[in-house]
Amino acid sequence: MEKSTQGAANDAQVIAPFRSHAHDHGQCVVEAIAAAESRCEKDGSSFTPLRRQVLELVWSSHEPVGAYELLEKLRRSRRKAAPPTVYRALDFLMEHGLIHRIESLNAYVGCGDPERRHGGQFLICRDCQSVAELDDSAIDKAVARRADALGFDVQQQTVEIIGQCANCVSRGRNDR
Amino acid sequence: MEKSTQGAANDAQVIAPFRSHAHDHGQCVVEAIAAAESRCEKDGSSFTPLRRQVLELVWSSHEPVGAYELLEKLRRSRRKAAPPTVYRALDFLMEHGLIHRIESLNAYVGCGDPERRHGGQFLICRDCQSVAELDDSAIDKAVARRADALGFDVQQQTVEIIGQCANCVSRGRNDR
DNA sequence: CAAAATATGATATATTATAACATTCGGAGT
DNA sequence: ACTCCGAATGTTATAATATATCATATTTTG
Repeated sequence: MEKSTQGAANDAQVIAPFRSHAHDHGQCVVEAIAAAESRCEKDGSSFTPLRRQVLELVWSSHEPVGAYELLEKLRRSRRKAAPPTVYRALDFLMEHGLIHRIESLNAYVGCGDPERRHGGQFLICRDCQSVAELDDSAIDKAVARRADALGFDVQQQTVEIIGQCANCVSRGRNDR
Repeated sequence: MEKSTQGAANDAQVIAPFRSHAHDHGQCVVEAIAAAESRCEKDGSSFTPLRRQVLELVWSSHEPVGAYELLEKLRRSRRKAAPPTVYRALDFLMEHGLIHRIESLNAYVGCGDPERRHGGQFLICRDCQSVAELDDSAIDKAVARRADALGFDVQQQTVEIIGQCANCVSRGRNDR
């Protein structure tokens, strides 16, 4: 089991932490699919085999995946897949909060908690390409305060922090 | 007691506010070009006519502009312009902190303060497409605290907040 | 079952960005 | 002024990402 040095209140704001190199990723996928089924049932939307498959492919790692990379993988089992096949599935998954789009990478990553309403806050490691997902209320509040002061009505936030994760810092990695 | 001191400190963190519909935009452009000349002189880099022209085109409004839109405008006076012409100029301008890229729009906007080191924080109005640029230390600190707690080394931040600016809120606009 | 709505297939094309090589321009040293 | 050099721009081609449109199939619903 992975362990955090931080308190529970803190953890609650980390939707998905950086994962150790050898965590039980199968479990991540199982949980993600279960959460997706639950969420779609609640929404009354149909979690079709295609959509499930694309979600599984997005969850093949904790790294953001590009649409055409997904398409290539998808084609191995579904030869008729074309760009719209993937993009429609991605649109569906985003609308239902099952994945997020990382704007600065033109790529997609699984959402660690589809039940919880949240905007996108991500720490992205430039070396191992892993992503941690946050729902940090201090960031939210800082944004909200500034927006309020300017009379700006916030509707959506994109927070993408590029850097080096703890794992890569300690290993002295410097891929770029 | 009024919060006057806080007000001033507050304002300093808004690098470029939303502009009224009829501000003196010519002045914005003049200032931006002057700042660019100053910055390039300090950097020992050459602010060529092409680069100046592209910067002027980016500054033709306070809205983010796409590369191909810039190309189209550029071609009016420079018929040999091609995509690399624009992208090279944009790369130069970004490297020297004269413009920012808005990731969520694949578009570019002039930087309101090239002298000051800062990451990108933007409020983007979905109705009038105007952008305000921030350098909000509360947002920075909130990000830094969370990153520190996770041992993450921040190297670059992308903060893009979509919503409705005060002007459009008060006019009840709802373009999208 | 028939009609309507939803989902996917299929084809074409739009939009954004970069690779690779050729040419031109402008200054440093002679 | 001349030549060399490196920076800047020109030129052509193509990569990477995303959407439009119409056809077909599947599911839902009355």
